[in-house]
Amino acid sequence: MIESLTIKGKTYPLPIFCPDATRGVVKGLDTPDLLAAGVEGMIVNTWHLNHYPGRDFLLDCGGIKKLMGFDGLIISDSGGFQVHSLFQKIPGFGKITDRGLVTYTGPKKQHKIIFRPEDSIRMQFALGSDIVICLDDFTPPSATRPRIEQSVERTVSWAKRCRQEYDRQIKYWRLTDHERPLIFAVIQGHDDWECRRWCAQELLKIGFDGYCLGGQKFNDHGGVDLDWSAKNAQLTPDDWPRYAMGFGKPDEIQAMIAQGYQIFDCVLPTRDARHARMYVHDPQKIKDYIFLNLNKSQYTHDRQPLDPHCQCHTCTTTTREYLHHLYKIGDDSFARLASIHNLHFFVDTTKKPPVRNP
RNA sequence: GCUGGGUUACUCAAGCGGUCAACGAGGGCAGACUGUAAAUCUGCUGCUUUCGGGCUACGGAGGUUCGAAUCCUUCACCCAGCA
Repeated sequence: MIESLTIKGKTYPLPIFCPDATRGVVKGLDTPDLLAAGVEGMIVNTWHLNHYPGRDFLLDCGGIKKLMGFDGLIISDSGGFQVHSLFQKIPGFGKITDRGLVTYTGPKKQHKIIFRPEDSIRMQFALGSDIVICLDDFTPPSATRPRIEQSVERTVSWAKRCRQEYDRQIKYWRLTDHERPLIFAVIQGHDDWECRRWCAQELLKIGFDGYCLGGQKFNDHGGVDLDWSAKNAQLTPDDWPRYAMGFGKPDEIQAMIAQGYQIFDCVLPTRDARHARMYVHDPQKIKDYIFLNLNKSQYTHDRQPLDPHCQCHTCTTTTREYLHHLYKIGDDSFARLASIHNLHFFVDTTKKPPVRNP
């Protein structure tokens, strides 16, 4: 089991939960807030930051860590997921071709922008991230076999190009092995194990510093399909770190740690916090956690801390009554206080020793 | 005192003879959220029901009409202008 990751002379204990700072900020939180919540790493999004403020800006300010005033772990997501989440939502916004991600901008959609695998890697060097991710072609859960094949073939071919560009960048910036960021590739193929296995084998042939669980598969109850994630973990050797991209709920993270994943990111703690859905310890101690919906009027006069078993800033300085009030009046501070707690809960959960399945 | 304008569900606010238990917004309630165009989105929101309906409701009271939140009379209150 890999217990830590040393990048650019700094060692990060594993497993690690990294909140999503998609556009260079974990919504509503500043760096001291994040540190207080126990956050040691974050993931930023290359595609969004390339769109704005752009590569020149990031080069000028000396990278995302300087910009954010954060010197922990920074992972940069390649932009592959944006194809799935953005392009599918808005017809005409863009398309995926073998060359890269094509988007159209301007009042009459007259400007064509191609975001190629090479562009993604170059931008990730400009960001100065610690872990660079290859641009991938997300396999949608609804994909049929031809689309799955196209997705894994493109993911492998783009990974090759990313690896080449990465090597070029290492030379260009004259980075030693102690100065270089790591590069991870993403395994796609949804639940088609022939495609998924092929994808993993091809990526292993190219050679990366780590491998990511790409795609999403949920069971009938809306939870992560843990058989699927377990099977995926077996596609790569234990020598290399595994990053479960976009997962999961606290219990799912613990289960996936036991399966051999060490790196996690998920929007749930922060998004749920903004929607008043809080993760708290179960007072009955039956479950690892329960949801507490602070938007409910039952908390109007509840003077307890949000989670009496939590030592975070929010739980030690506020009451449910006050948090409920802040939510009801729509004050910005609610997002901050709620996010601090949920992040603390996720970070804490990730650090707990993994629960082994009997 | 006169002349206009108003009074609609928890609140604001449409409607101006039937398709109105009544548009829309807010609030309230419930649900969703998993590499963030999500501080967002989706329902429900008079009472009752054997889910066919029944009952009570658009300031109060009368009236016209087959039928009224909508038209008429009158009373109450609010607003504006003139005395």
